Amino acid sequence: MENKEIAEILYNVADFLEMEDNPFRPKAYRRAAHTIEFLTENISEVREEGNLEKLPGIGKNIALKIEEILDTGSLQYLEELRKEIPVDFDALMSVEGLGPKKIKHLYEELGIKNLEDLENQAKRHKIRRLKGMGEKSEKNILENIEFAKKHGTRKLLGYVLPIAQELKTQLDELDITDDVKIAGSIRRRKETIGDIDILVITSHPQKVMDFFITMDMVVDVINKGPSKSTVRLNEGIECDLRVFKANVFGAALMYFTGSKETNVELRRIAIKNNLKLNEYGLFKGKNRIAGESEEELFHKLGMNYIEPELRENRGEIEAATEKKLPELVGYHDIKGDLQIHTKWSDGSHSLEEMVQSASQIGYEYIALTDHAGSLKIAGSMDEKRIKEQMKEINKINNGMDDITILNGVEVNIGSDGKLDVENDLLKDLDIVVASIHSGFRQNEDKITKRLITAMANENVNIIGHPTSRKIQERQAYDLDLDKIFKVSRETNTFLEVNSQPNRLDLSDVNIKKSLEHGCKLVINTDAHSQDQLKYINLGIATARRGWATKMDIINTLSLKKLEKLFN
DNA sequence: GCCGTTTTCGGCCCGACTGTTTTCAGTCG
Repeated sequence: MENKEIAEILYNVADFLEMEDNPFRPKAYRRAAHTIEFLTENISEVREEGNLEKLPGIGKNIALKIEEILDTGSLQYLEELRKEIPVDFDALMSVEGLGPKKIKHLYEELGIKNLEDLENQAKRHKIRRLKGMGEKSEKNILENIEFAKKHGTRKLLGYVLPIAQELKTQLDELDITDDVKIAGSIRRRKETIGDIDILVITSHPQKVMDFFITMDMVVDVINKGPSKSTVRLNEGIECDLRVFKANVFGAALMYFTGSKETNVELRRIAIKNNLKLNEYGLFKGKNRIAGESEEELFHKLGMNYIEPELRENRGEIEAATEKKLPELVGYHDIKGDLQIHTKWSDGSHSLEEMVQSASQIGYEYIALTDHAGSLKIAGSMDEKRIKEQMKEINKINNGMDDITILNGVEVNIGSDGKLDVENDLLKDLDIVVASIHSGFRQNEDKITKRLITAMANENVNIIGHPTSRKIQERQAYDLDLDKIFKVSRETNTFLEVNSQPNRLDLSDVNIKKSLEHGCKLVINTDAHSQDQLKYINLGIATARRGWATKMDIINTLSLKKLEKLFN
């Protein structure tokens, strides 16, 4: 059983416990779930070593529950909680303004279990009669159900980021704003985003709020106060804006960037040192001892600065305290993109156009890796076309002096691990990316063997999108990642961090795990058009979230060093 | 339910905003 599945069960327990009076029990379960979710070792191994209770937030009781889940695949305690209050908790929680207490109240008084029940009872005006509810609550529920149904899930970072940047631009243009920052999970570059958080420094808070809630992109105002407002945007996403004065900028940014878990941990550390941390600063008694910059706040808390991408309370606070944080790969460190498609297969721009865009970015080299092989996917090139494209690329290379084009292909890995292009041809290419595009349902053993067979082929340099997950669409296939990482090292085959917004594969957690195995990675866009080349920033962000340094990423190397690595 | 370099019991992050209230609980991040 995967760590993630066990964490999921404990999160579910926490959800149900939220409906009860003691607020600390759900917190305890949530903390334990978070620990397991981001553990890089397998939880069953930790258990075999008898170390469950050494993990943060896991004590005797929860350790027993984890053992039960590992042994039986389920948790009796959760089944009992579900029986007691049999509600579709996630669905009801997605309605703005409904929380655990109200959900419980609605179930006990009106038997509401799901969105359908909720809508029915609201329409029949049953809700306004409940204690603590009124006409307005009922009206809000009806409005918010609509939104929850339409835009229930989180959205891809690649989709939300440009929207947030547009908001920032418009707010930046105002005379009354001194600074505007995108904070929250976008600043941390999390792969999916729940809402947009914007922080404004101003000495005219009221005017900024008035402007904000009447912006063209705003379709609905959820709440509005003197320092904080929440709106809905026409793109189906919510946006929070908070205003602060310049002297608390660092504390505000730190608080508003999160993550929530990181904030809680930092505030706990503050308390331990007889200090108090909030969005207005770090306080000793009534005196503010830091607050203008994040750097000084971290410093006063006794630790090094933590990059936003790392702030998930996954060990970065301990590392920062011991001054052992890695120096993350930078957004300008990538010297070339090693998976790019053109019109020769399923791309929408010509070879020349893609080269021109890459050159404008300032890359030292790129690899053109159109689909190749017998497979009909994506207009794959056959042997004859591959040879023709080679000649074209040679011609272009001879006419360019600022950028070198590596001649590559992306080949498909068959269900038996074999590639559908002959080795005789592959060995003449500069670079071969091998990826799985079908047959995802094979069991763990088979898929793992399939990838290992491909990696053992000495012509293969890179495994493209190694787990083939698609965020919110398709789970990663079952894979023995420990084995894959080991073979990756042994065969000098590099695993890709694919930058497509819905892939980001390897994921942050798997990147961290691979680095602990000593793997080296490559960050590619898999671009199918000129504008997709900019997705490289999403890949870099994901690598940073996985604690990757420049040394861990092969396409930060000069061309000379890279070619040496491939031979 | 977890945890401890003041504690094995008594804490557990902190503040803004709303709606339904007459001082606050619930929600949100």
